[in-house]
Formats: sequence, C-alpha cells, structure tokens
Amino acid sequence: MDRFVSTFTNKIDAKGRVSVPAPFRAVLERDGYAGGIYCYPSLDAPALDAGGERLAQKIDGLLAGLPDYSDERDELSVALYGDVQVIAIDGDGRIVLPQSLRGHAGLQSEVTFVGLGDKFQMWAPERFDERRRVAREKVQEHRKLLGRQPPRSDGGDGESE
Amino acid sequence: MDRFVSTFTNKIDAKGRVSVPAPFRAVLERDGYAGGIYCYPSLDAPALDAGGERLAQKIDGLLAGLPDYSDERDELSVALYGDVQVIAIDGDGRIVLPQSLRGHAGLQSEVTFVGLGDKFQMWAPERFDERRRVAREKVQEHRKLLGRQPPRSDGGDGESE
DNA sequence: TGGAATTTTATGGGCGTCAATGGATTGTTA
DNA sequence: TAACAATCCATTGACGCCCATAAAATTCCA
Repeated sequence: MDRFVSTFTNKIDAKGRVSVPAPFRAVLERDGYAGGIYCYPSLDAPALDAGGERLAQKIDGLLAGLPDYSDERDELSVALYGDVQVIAIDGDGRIVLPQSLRGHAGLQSEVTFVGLGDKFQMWAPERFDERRRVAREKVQEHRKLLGRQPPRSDGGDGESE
Repeated sequence: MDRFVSTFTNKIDAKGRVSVPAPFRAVLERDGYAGGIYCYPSLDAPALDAGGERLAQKIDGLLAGLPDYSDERDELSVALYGDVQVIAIDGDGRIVLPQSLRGHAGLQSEVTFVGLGDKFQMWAPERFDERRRVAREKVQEHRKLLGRQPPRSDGGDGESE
C-alpha cells in the first residue's frame, strides 16, 4: 500500500519535535524519500498539507503548463513554492515544524496526522475533532434526505477512546 | 535536491550584510557556483530575483529564441541583463546588496528569501506576506478551474483505534 | 490458543556541529 | 590618513545525531 490512511495523534516534545507515524514514514520511503517532506499551509483549512516526492511532482505539474517568466507563473510560484517548507525527518522519524507553519494550524502540544491518500494533513486535535463532527452531521443529513434512517442503535457515536 | 524551496528570513546587519540561507547556498554550489550570484530587480514585483548559473543560462535561452537586432530582443536584453548585478558571497555565506537593489525591494532590516525552483527572490518580509496572501487566493481559483476531485466529506473515517 | 520473547514505536534527553549574527582586523584606494 | 570594503574571528542558539526508556505491537513457541 502506498497511500496515506488512518489518523494518528502524537505529541510535540519540549524541542518542538513530533514523530511522524510509522505507517506514513513507510509510505514516504516507498514514494522515493529525498531528504525531507514537503509541507505547506492548507489552502482551505487550518491545517498543514504534507507529502513526499509525489506531492512535489504534483506541484511542479501545476507550474509546468505556464510559460517561464510570465506574471502568472511568478505569482503561482510564490504561492506554491514560497509556502512550501522542506522538512527533514531525523533518524528517529521525527520532524520539527517551523513557527510559521505551527501558527497556521494552531499546533501546540499535539498533532493529529490525517491520511488523505497521496498526501496527509496535520491538525490540532481539537480542530480536527470539530471538523469531523461537522462532517458527520452532514452525512446524517444526507441520509435523511435520501429517506433512509441511519441505524442509530443507541447514542454511541463511536467516540470510544 | 537542486531546486530552491522554502522560505527563510534573515537579518541585515549594520554593514548591510545578509546571510544567504545555507540550503540555498548548497543549491548554488551544486549548480556550478562561479564566484557570485546573479541578482536583478523583479520585473513585476517589489522584490529581487537571484540565482546561479542555471538562471543565467535560462536568461540566455530566452534571448536566443528572439531574432538578432529585433526590438523585442533589445528590450528584453536591457530588461534582463541591464539591471543584473553579480554579487559575491563572502566566506561566511553573506552578501551585500547594493543600494539600488535594496531600494527596489524596499529592504531595510530583514530579508525574506523565497525559493522558486530555478531561482529565488528576496523580499521585505511585510511585502512578501501581502504578496503571498494575494497569490494564495489566486491558487484557490486555479484549483477550481483545474477541477479538483470532489471535496472529501470526511478526512479520516477509518479510525484505526 | 495463550503467553512469553522480541521487535517496533513513540518520546525524552544529552551533546556536538553548524549556521546566523556581531564585531574586529586588515587591506585598499582616493 | 580617512573612508570604505573585504577577510577573519567569536559567540550563541538552533538543529542534527545519538542513546535510553517505556509502551505497544508482533512473532514465536509450547
């Protein structure tokens, strides 16, 4: 399997380090790990997007269609490359997130890693919970609209920890 | 890695010196560093463009495509070569930006280095923040135009815990 | 199948190295 | 000799790298 799946929550230690979940590291290596992960603020969420070479190539692909030295390319470059940080993974599988990135995602003491297939996101756990809660509500609404009662056996939201 | 990526902000000291981020210096060396970086005012932004040999060759390539003695070539030559400065990097990895260049970018006490792949830019931090904000909005539009995959209703449903 | 042994992970801390920054010293030129 | 530029040196703080420990998962064997 070479996609990022599942969620994991790890701690940020006193030096600002976080362990990248082992399954994600495995994916990164199969992806052709080249010294660091590519990480940037998510465009539409208070989170960070990250990935390996495949993600980098995707970014390159976006720019490849634009002519050199066009205004458009320069602007896109700033947004795509300029925001990207290459973050090294140390021998123990940990990364250190720069302050600028931490700020965007509101990361403090813990990080929730969320697999999204060809990339993964990093969230502050509280914010991710909130987002997931909203997402589930929307799913419920959809079901009602479809006329099917969701099998609510009891109040169990599955939030067993 | 042989591309400029990430952003770094360094200080200008009393003598006008700034450290070029170490990762960028590494790229320059692999690029065939020849005594100095090529630096000129960005054509469409209050910033400075800079790079190594590859950038120089790219400029040459642009001009090569145009017929000799054409107006277009003359204009481009002036625009591209005219303001280029070759700036030496001292033993400690620092450069001194001439007043003319500092003025164009409005550089005062700090410089934000922005990796753009084949080249990098130098910005006054405040101005860069503004530019990035605008650029990110444009990227949003691009994503829509490019028809991204339908928004995932839930980032991580597979709770493996 | 159960339980012990072993391996993998997450996390904490120590330490050496390097990069960024400031200052001093030497060299150069008008 | 004054002003400026280039080179060298010193400090400090961050980061990379190593090891230690504990918990969890996996393997192995009876």
